[in-house]
Order: sequence, then structure tokens, then C-alpha cells
Amino acid sequence: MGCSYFCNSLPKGGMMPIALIDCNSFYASCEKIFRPDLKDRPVVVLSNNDGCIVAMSSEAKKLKIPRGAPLFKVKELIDRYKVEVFSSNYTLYGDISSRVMSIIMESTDTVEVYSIDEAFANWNFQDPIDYAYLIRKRIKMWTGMPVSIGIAETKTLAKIANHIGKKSCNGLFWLQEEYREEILRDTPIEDVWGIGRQLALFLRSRNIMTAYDFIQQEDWWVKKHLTIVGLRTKWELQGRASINFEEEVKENRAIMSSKSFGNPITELDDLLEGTKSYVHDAFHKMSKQKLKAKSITLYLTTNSFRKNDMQYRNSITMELEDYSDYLPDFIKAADKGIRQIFREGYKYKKTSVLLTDLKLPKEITPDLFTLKDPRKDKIRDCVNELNMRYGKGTVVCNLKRGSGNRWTMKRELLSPEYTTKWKDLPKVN
DNA sequence: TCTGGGGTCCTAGGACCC
DNA sequence: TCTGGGGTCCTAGGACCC
Repeated sequence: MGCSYFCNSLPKGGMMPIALIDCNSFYASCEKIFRPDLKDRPVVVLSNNDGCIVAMSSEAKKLKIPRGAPLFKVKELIDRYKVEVFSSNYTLYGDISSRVMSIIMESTDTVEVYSIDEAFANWNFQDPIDYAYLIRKRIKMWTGMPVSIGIAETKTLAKIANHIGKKSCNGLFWLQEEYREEILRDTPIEDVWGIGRQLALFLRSRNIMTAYDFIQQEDWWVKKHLTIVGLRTKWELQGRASINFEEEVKENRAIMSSKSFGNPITELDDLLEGTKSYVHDAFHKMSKQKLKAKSITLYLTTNSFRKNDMQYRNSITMELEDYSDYLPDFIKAADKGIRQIFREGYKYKKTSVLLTDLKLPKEITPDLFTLKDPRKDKIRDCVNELNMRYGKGTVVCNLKRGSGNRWTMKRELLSPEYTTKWKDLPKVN
């Protein structure tokens, strides 16, 4: 498909175009920013514990390394092509992301930050393509991050436009109404935002192969088989905006910390230590948003990939007496919960901590019969401030620290925190 | 040997109430 | 002993996203 759909007039009907601005190979691009020597080299980024490949630079994609593959399965390719491999450095990615987002927000009226590497923006301009050029250039110049921009009447169509831009139009594409049908005929059903693997299989089995085939189906049929979510997708593809534009940052409904252990864990004590460190993690996220939680769920599971091991998984939800933002309440609950679901004789792979029933203090009706202990508030404020200022983990509760724990995550190929740690600041000679 | 983590939304089904 | 139906709330599970 060429780029012949560019045109300099606003779409008829005055519909406000939606732009999707999306960073190219985000994690891999972050790693390249401070390493000019990697400019045209293949780069991959690993998941926690250096397990799977979660992101690839375009050079790495060309080597046909499958996304999501465990590192050990593609080791040979990696060595042969001298692919540069990094552990994931979320501190770096988070910081680069907020720089990119603030540029987008400065330069346009309404923005929804959709994920770490993409944002939707309402672009009410005479010529959105001109504007896309400008923004892209600015982001590249100020942060070093390459982005692609797709523009269309709805979010789902903007996704498609972005995809086309990435593939064949130098990163920018405006999908206008008069070309929509042609483009939808060229869009395989599994490339539609909101149609995942399961649904694509189902639709293909019904001979629905493209986005165009999909919008030919009756509303009732789509709703029956794909629920209201699928029906919205259909409407969006037809140019009818059906997915809300969420400008405000949504409050989380849940906060999770869940990690695999570096090694299988058999002892209750190690399991408790690991879990408590995840409680700290989740609690830190919650504190940053100034939320309180009323319940905490603990999950634990063995490694289901190891077919010969005995398998066990379980979970338990602990209700706190009241909404709390006092760390020891959560530590106590987690300790009690894990002891209840722990069974001797298994090799545990992972525990997860989920905080739910989250509220801002102003939304909570105080309980007349619970006496408040003002000392708790002081301790909490003091600990939170120290952890915000000096980084999470500065003050901990009932937790042995240090590396070398059996449960600590593996991150052997970590890059420096170039932008968030003084000692990691890049030097210029 | 080594196989990610963190979210959202929707539905079905059970418990319970009237 | 016969035996209805509507409503709400909760949870588990399955789909999706990045």
C-alpha cells in the first residue's frame, strides 16, 4: 500500500481527528538513546529474571527472533548476529516515557496517555499531517525517541493508521474516510485493536478474514459472540467513535506486584520474605497515588512449565479492618495469608500480591467505632517521605534486605539509570 | 538450567433476599 | 407437598491490551 492517501483538507463533517502517537520499539529505543554505538545494531530487551524477549529494535525484528521467546531458545541467533541484550530497566523507561508524554501534552489540547509508550490526542488542526511532522521532529530532537503517528476518526482506526505508517509511510499516516473501505479490506482481522488470538481464530473459522468482513456482520451477531466490547470495535471501524477518550489519569482499581523468583523456593521463610518484598513494592505504588486499600490478595504457584514437578496453586484474600495506608497492616495480613495457603513439599515459582478496594482518603466514610492512632499517621508520613525522596526500599518493614536472596530477581544485563541516578549520569569526553 | 508483569472489562453462575 | 421470578452482589474465569 502506498502513501497516496495524504490530503490537505479536513475530513467532511468536521469530525475531530484522533492521533495515536506511538514510540517505535520503545524499550529497545530507550536503550539506544545513550549508546550511539548501537545505532544500527540489533538490540533486544528481556523480561524480569532475564527470561523472555519482550522488545526488539527493528534490526532485531528483521532477524526473525520471535517476540516472547525465552532467551535460551534463541541463544544461537543472538550469538551469531551479535545481538545486544539488556535486562529490563523500568526506571529508565518510565523516565523517558514521561519526557515524551510531556512534550505531547504541551503541544496539544486533549491527550490520553494510554500506556508507557503511546498516547491518543485530539487534533483539531487544518492539517494534522503537518502537525505530526512537527511533533515527531520535536520528540526526536528533545528526547532521542523515534515515534510513529496515525491519524483517523476513531481510536481503533487511528491504530490501523499508525500501523500503516510504521510499515510503509515513514511513520506518519492519515486515514481519511474516502479510503477507509479499501484499507479495511487490506487489514487482516487479527491486526484489529481489540481482536486477540482467540477471537481471530473464531472469526476466521466463520470466514471473517479482514476488518472489512467483520463490519459486514450484523450488530446482534457481533454482540452475541464478542460481547459489547466487540460491538464497539465494529462501530469504531465504521468511523463511529465508541471508546471514550480518557483525559484524566484513571485511578487504579487494583495494584499488583507479581514476580517469579530467581530460583525455585521450597522453604516457608523464603516465600514469606519474597512475598513481603512484593508487598513493599505494591504499597509503594499505592502510596505514590495517595490511595488506601481494604483488601489484599496473595497468590502462589509452582512452575507449570515443569511437567514432572508436583503442581500447586492457591490464593487467599485478606480483608483489613479498615481502609489502610499503614504498611505494617499489609505485612501482617500477607504473613498470615501466606502461612494459610503454604503447603510443604512444593517448589514455588512465583507469588503475587494484589491490593484491591482502593480509595482516596476523601472517598472513605470514617468508621465511628474504630479508634484512630495518630502515631500511625506520623510513622506512615515519615516513611513515605523517605522512600519517595531516596527511592523505594530505603525504609522497610520486617524485611531482610540485600541481594543474594534465593528469591531475588535476575538482572544480569542491566543498563545504567542514565537519567535518574547521579552516579549513572552519562559522561562526555 | 533458563519460559514476564501489570492492568481492564465483561459474563456467567451462585448466594441471598423479597 | 406443590413450587416462581426478579433483583443485587460477589467471585472466578476468560478475553483483551501494552
